[in-house]
Amino acid sequence: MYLGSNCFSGWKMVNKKRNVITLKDVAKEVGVDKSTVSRALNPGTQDLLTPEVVARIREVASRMGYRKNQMARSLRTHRTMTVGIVLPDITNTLFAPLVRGAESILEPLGYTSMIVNTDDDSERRNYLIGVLLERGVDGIIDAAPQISTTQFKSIAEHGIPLVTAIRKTDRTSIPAVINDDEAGIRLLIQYLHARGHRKLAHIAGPETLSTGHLRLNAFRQHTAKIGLDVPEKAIAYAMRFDEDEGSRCALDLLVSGLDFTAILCANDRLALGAIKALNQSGVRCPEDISVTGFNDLPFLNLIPPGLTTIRIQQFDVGRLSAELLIRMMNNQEAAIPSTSILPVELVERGSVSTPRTNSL
Amino acid sequence: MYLGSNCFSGWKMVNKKRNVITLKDVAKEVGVDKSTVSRALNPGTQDLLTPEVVARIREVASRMGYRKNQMARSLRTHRTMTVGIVLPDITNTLFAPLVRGAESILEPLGYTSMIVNTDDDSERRNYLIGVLLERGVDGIIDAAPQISTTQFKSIAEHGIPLVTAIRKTDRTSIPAVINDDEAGIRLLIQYLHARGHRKLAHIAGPETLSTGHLRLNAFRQHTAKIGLDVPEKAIAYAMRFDEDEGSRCALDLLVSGLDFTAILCANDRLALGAIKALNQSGVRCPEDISVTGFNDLPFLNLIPPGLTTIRIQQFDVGRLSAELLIRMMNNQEAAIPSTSILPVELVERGSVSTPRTNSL
DNA sequence: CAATTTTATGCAAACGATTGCATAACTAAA
DNA sequence: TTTAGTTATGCAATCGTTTGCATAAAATTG
Repeated sequence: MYLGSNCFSGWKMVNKKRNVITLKDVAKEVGVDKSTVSRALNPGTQDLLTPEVVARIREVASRMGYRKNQMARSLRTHRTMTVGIVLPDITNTLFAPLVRGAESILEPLGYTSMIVNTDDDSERRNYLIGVLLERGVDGIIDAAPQISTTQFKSIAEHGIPLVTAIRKTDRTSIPAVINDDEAGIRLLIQYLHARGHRKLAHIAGPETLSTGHLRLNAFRQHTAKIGLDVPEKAIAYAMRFDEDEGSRCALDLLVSGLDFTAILCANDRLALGAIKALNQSGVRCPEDISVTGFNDLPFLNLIPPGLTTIRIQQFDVGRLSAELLIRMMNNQEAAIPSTSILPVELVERGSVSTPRTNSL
Repeated sequence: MYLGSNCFSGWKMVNKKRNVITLKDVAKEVGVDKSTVSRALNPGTQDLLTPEVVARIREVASRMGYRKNQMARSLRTHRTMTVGIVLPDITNTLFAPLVRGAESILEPLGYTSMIVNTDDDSERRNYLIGVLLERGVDGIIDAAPQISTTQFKSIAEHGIPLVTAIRKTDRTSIPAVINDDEAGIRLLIQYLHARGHRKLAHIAGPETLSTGHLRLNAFRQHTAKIGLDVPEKAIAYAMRFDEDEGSRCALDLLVSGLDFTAILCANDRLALGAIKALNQSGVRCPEDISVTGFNDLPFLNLIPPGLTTIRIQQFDVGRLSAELLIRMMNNQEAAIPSTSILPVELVERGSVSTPRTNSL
């Protein structure tokens, strides 16, 4: 009751204190039609008009403090100049650079982005994509897709361009910009192998995510290629890409009774968790067991023993995703690669040494 | 030329493939007026209608895949259900939790946020605030204000509610939600004093930011209060809150010839940079010089020697800012505190020891 | 049962821009 | 100088909602 009446009075007040300048106001002031003002203020149409009229209109508009109403404009043009960015979680330092990379392209073109966090919950993801669609985003950069999902149907129905970033899906019709997961794993295996490691374990990421899936596949493939035997129980499956799961999996590997000299983790956070678990179990890294990560998170260089990992280019993933999205939004789809793979590089730090000679 | 024509055809295609369901479509299908459909779909007005009509309309609407057009709605209602969040930089791990905190309040109420990054550049800040205004945000959470700025004028002119977060301004009319900078510094000084430190240095943050300013003031005030003498050259002034400036300032302090046993840094990044510079100069932390930070960034616990610092509650700063903003947007301004200060706590780690007894 | 109130719905006018089309003014050509 | 062709501007419709007002139908009252 109270809230209701208060809301109402609030609305009235809001309504009353609207002293917003519109095209009509400027038009009246200058003495022309509002369509003329519109044309004068739009770079694409201003040369339909006499230069001096344009100048006068612009002068008056800026003097009056006119600001175009993007809502009204969008309603008419069916373009909001907005793109949605779907992330698992903005507090995960992995994703922030992607946002900046995307915005480095989008902002100069006049686009604004709406960022949503799914927490890798597919319910939330569906809901949030619905929100983005209602808000009429012109395109979506999705850094939180699962490998297979039905959610894309609703986006496709809306005819809205979509690219996935960092992760890809099983639909080749959806352009993806990803890091070279396969090459990263290969580099790590070669690196470990060159230092004498022959018994590798793997902490795999979630299989529902392309990163987890591709890295596991690459692990299997390249260990096989160089002739390493990897028993099935040398692979621990993390449910999430986080430290706790890394710890849990590392402990599982330790108690499995399996003999291994190195753990190749599907990402840095799993690796950090694994190292913590090893330490707590009295196993030293790298003296007893070597550990590698993937992603090269910020500050990793400061954390002992210094995780040897794969550096990816998140800013560029964002940038390229945005570039592709722009092209798609301009219907230049012919030139869109279905998958773009960005190169990775190995970062050598202290978490890998030559394997111990005797068993634990 | 090519681009132009391509854009045009793109527009036509976009126009052609719009098969978006509107209120009118649903109305026609059900056989009622579109205003009735509008009322049926809006929780606030649906009880004006016969329940069975509402049910039928909702059923048809969802069957047809109707989604409300937020642009059109905003145009009519003058509310976009959007808030702007102004940050220095989303890749700075300090700010992401604030965003999540704000969204924990905003999202359930149907608000979406637009995040912009100023990089602490006031030109960019002005521009980006203009962008937010054009997009018609209903309110702004500003985590990137300088202590004094003229930019707020344009926001005030638009009559748009604004709260600053983490940092405050010199205008008491603008509600601010901040951490207890003063208490944090006091805790650190007491902690250092209790461990025998009598000669403190300070690396101050930018004086244009309230965090830098308040922490420096608190440092001066509380050292004086417990009777410590702090010569002016024991204070180094960082231009930015980053590692490089921390290093530079630490070196300045070292070469100044001043005798001190601890450096109290205005934030963690300055502290990390300072420790790095100390190490590179052959000075050990904490054995030779103790160092403290402020903020308690994630992963700090894993970085040796373990920075003793002040834990702030960024998530809650975001949450509270959003709560206040909501109240302001509903014109319940009476109950808005002009400054809300959230408590902080000291986190004890390894970067502080008792002072060395002999000089360097 | 007539008179009155209430309830449920439709009608039409906004909101603030863009844009196809019409037209007035002007230029150039015959 | 008349005609045809530009060019610069105005007119009015439109985008998809919401909402004040009018009205028909239903419910209530005397």
